[in-house]
Amino acid sequence: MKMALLSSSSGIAVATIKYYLREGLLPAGERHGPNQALYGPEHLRRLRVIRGLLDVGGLSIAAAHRVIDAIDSDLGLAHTFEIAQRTVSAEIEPDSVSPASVTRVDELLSGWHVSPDNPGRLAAARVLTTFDDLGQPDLSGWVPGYAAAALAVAEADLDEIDARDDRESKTEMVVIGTVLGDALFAALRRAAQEHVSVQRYSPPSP
Amino acid sequence: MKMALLSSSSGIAVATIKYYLREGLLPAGERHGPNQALYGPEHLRRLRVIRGLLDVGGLSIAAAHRVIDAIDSDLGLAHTFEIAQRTVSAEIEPDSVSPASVTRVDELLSGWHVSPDNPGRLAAARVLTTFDDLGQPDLSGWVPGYAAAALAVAEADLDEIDARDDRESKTEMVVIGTVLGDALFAALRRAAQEHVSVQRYSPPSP
DNA sequence: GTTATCGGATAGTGCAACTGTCTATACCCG
DNA sequence: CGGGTATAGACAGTTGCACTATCCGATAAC
Repeated sequence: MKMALLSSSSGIAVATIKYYLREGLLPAGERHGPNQALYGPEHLRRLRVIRGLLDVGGLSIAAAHRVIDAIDSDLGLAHTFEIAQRTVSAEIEPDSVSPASVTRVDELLSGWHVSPDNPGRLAAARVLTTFDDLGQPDLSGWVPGYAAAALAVAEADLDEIDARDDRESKTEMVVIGTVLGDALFAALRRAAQEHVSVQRYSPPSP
Repeated sequence: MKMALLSSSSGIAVATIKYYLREGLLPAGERHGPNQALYGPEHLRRLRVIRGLLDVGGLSIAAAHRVIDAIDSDLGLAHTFEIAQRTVSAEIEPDSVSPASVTRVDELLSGWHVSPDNPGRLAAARVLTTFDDLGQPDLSGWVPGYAAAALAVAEADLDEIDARDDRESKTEMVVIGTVLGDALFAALRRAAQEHVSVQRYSPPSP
C-alpha cells in the first residue's frame, strides 16, 4: 500500500507518518525508485502500536522508540521486561527520596525478591517521601493494600505472558502489557472508587 | 518568611515561584508595601503539594490548579472525588473507543455501581480497544484480575479516607490519594513483577 | 501529456513550563 | 545614612516536544 492509503487507514496524517519514519519509530517501506515506496500491513500494525503507546500509555516519542526496539530485538524476556519497566518509570533523582522512605518500602516488600535498582522500588519510595513532606499521618493502613493488589496484578501479568505460546507474542505482551497495564489499572481504580463509595455512603435501596 | 527563604527552603527557583503565583497555583503572600510580601509555612506546604502533583503525579499546571482548587473549596467529598478523578483522567474522544470494548468493560463491572460517565469506564474501554486493534488474543484471563485488584485498592482508599477525622484531611486525602495512588500502584507493580518473575523462573535455592 | 502524488529535506508552528531581564521601590548592614 | 542587595510585578525569551507545512524533483495515474 502507498503512503496515502497507510495514512487514511491508520487515521494518521501523512506528515506525521513521515515524522515517525524520520525518527525511526516506523521502519521504511519497500523502495521502488527514488520517490516510491510501498508499505505493508506490518506498517499499519506498527502505527497502531505507536499510537497506543503514545495516546494510551502516555509515552514520549523517545520512550516509545525504546520499547519498540525492545520488542524488535530478541533479548531474553527478563531483559525486555527490564527495558519496558525502566522506560515507563520516570527517572528519579536520588535526593528527592528520603532514606527513611526507602527503608519503609523495603520493609513493605520484605519477602519479595526485588533487586535494589528495581525502578519501582525508588519510585514507590518517592511517593512515600512526598506524603511525608506533606505531613501525612501514618499510612500503614493504606499502603500494604496496594502492595497486595500489586502482587495480584503481577501474577495476572505473568500468567498472561505464560499463556502466550510463541516468543514473539510473549515479548509483545511484556512490553504492551507493562505500558498499558498501568493505564488499565488506573481506569479500573476510578470505577471501583465510585462503586465502593456508593456502596458505603449511599447504598441502593435493598 | 521572604521570597528568598521560601525559595531556598522549598528548593524551587524564585522565578518559578513567581510563575506559580502568576498562574494562581500559589496564593499571594501577605503584602507590606509595593514590593514586599511575606510568606508563611502554608506557602511552603503548598509548594510541596504542587511539586508532588507535578513531579510524582505527572499533572500539568492546569490540572494541578484544578485539584488544588478542589482541595481549597469545600464541596462535598463525592464532588471533590469526581473533580480529582476527572483531572487525572485524560480526555478521551468517544470515537477512539469501540462500542464492543465498552460492553466488555460493563460486563466486567457488572455488579458494580458505576455511572455511565465515570471517567474510568471509558478509559478502561480505550485500553481494551487498543488491545483489540493490535489483534491481541482473548484477555479474559488477564483483565478480571485487574478489576479485582482495583476493587481491593479502592477499598483501601476509602478506608484511609474514613480514617481521617476532620473534613479537611479527608478532602486532601481524596485528592492527593487519587493522584499519587496511581503512581504508588504503578511503582509497586514493577517491584511485584520482578518478584513474581524471579519466583517463577529462577527461584532462589530452596 | 497533464495532473496528482510520492519520498525526502528543511523550516515553521503551537504549546507547556519555565527562565531571564527590567524597573521602581524597599530592606539591611556597616 | 548610603550603597549593595532583595523584592514585586510585568513581560519577553528559552527550551523541548510533537507535530505540521512547504518545497523540490521524480514518478504514477488517467
